[in-house]
Amino acid sequence: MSQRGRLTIREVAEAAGVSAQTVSRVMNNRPDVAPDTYERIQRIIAEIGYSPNMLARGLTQGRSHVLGVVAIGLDYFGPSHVLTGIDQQAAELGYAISLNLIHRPETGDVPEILSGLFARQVDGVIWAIPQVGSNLDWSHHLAQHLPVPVVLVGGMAGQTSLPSIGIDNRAIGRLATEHLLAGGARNIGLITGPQNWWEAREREAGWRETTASSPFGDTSGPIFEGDWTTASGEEGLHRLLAASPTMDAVFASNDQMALGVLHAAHTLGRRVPGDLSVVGVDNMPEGSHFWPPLTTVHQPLGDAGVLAVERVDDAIRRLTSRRSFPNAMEPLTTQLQPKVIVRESSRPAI
Amino acid sequence: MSQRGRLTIREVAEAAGVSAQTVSRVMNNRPDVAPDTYERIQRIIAEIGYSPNMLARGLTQGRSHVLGVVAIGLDYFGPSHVLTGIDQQAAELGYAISLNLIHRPETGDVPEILSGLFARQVDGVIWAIPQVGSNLDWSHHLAQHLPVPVVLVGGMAGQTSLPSIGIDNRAIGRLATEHLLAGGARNIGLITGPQNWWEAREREAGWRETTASSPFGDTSGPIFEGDWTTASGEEGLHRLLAASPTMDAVFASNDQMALGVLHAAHTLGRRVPGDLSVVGVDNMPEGSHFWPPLTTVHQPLGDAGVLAVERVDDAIRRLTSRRSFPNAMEPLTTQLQPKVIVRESSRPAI
DNA sequence: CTGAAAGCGCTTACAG
DNA sequence: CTGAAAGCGCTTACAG
Repeated sequence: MSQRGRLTIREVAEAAGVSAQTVSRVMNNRPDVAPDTYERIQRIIAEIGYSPNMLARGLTQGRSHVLGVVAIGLDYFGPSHVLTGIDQQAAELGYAISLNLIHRPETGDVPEILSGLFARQVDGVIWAIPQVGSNLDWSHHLAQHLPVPVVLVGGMAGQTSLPSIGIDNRAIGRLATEHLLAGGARNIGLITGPQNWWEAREREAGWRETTASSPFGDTSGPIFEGDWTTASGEEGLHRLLAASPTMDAVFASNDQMALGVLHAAHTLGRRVPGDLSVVGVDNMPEGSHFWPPLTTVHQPLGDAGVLAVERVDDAIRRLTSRRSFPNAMEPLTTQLQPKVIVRESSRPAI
Repeated sequence: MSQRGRLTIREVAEAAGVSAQTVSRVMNNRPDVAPDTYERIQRIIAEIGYSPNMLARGLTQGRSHVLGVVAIGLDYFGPSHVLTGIDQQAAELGYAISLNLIHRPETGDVPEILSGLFARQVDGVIWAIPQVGSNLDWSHHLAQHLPVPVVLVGGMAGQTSLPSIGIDNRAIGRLATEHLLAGGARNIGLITGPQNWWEAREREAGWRETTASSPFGDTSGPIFEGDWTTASGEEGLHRLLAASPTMDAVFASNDQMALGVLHAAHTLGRRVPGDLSVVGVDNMPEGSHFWPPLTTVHQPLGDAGVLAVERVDDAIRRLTSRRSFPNAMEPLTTQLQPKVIVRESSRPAI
């Protein structure tokens, strides 16, 4: 027995009366083992409950079967749903996940996190951080200094040469606004997320395009910059109505801010959707029980997580079979499409 | 250079003109290195960007500097907040986190997860799964088959001989109910979580104790068993009022169900808190912007995660210095206390 | 204060 | 189909 009393391949080999690498062959499902030897070893493994030391295996194979996942704090709705998809698909494909949460999207910890991942010999990295401020700069750093495949998921998708899975955020803005126009809105206000967030800017661009080119002329209303919180949505409605008392609809860039809008509308005695239609983004579970139930735009975040794992896995396999170089994946960006979930906070199409 | 072009301790040693284990001493901050040797090696390490292979280090040291974290899906409010605390404190203490999400609290995957963790040589395990149905049985399995320290956090705390960090769930029920009584409620209904969840039963017990022994006689109202979802809270209020039309307060076992209650109250034309006081549990961020803002009971979940990491780390250190055995930690349970957050959905103390 | 030797538990060529 | 040898990149005693 080895240190800490764990079983090693040698104990199995002795018990089976074979050499260690015959056991190794069985553990790795190699074809070149005699059927009865194979069965005998399998039985012994099951009996004594042997499982190979992945640290040792990793050392010889040059791969750890671990995926590094870097995500922003789970307080944001998006990342935690992406993480669920990542976890599921990673388990499916036999990877463990090394989780690294960062606290602010523009953190300074990136080099430390990368070197930690690097030291642990992760086979690949999934980078699930929204693009905020100038943090896109990292990605170059990332591509150059990590000798393993990296896939971006979420906010940074499509903005670098790295392969990525993203959501079409401009379409989010377009779909929400088109829905409001269809319901008769002609003065559509916007509560956007922080301007340094790419996702916020894209959603805003979708709103802008759609209001500008509507058949009813320019239907764009006032703008307020929130910070994703419910409180900022609440403040936002007050400001927006002060700027344009005739505003008849609001597109809020996430559900939490939309909730703040609903709250403020109650306080102000504005009926939703009678006086004011409201649309959010995210489709958080509580949304269908807001008062009134919130119309929102759903993003397929779990799918994005699943796809991200498949993409790194592809790259890792290609790399292992020596047919390619670390970040020589096709720099493919997959854009997933959002869809509107119509509930009662917006007037239905006329 | 080694495979995959990574730098090894040998490259550093050659560049510095010393042996490998002198470099090793520097990497591990051993005191017995000549000051100038130390500095020279440090400089070279920084220059060429060497970082040690943790797989190899783990193999020799018999520890991985990885903590296995087993948690239930992040859709539940509690676990994702616990995870945030865990991540933060693990980073602080130099551990990586190997995340394993399970989908249902009574999953059958436990043996697979444990053997995966075991194979990866985790130094310790944090088990953040609520106690549901008979899944407490695992914990024995867990304690016996894992040769490393385990700490329970959340629902299973205090129910086994394993060390654990928990929240006083009975106090949650008591505090919520006392608050309602203080506001003048005399017929307090309960929307409980699923009966097979220990946390739900404890909160119910707190409610039951408090209503039964109130100075105003038995103030317990009707009970409805929800499933933690907003929809079940909504259905719950209808059922409760059907059973007892004079009910003047509801304690909902989480905020989501409380939201459903608020929603149903609007639909039924019951004023909150005028006709009906409502209290939830969790203090989710949106709660302060419900209509009306929700009174709730806060649980210090982040703290629980931090404490859990400290507890395993203690045990790991003790084990490493060979002064103890794997699960010979004091089987200490730390109970953290909840507190009421008073907002507008409940009548203030008279 | 520093180094040569051995070993952690596996897998990868190389023989046979 | 199976095994003896060497090595992955570190660290742990043991010398000096």
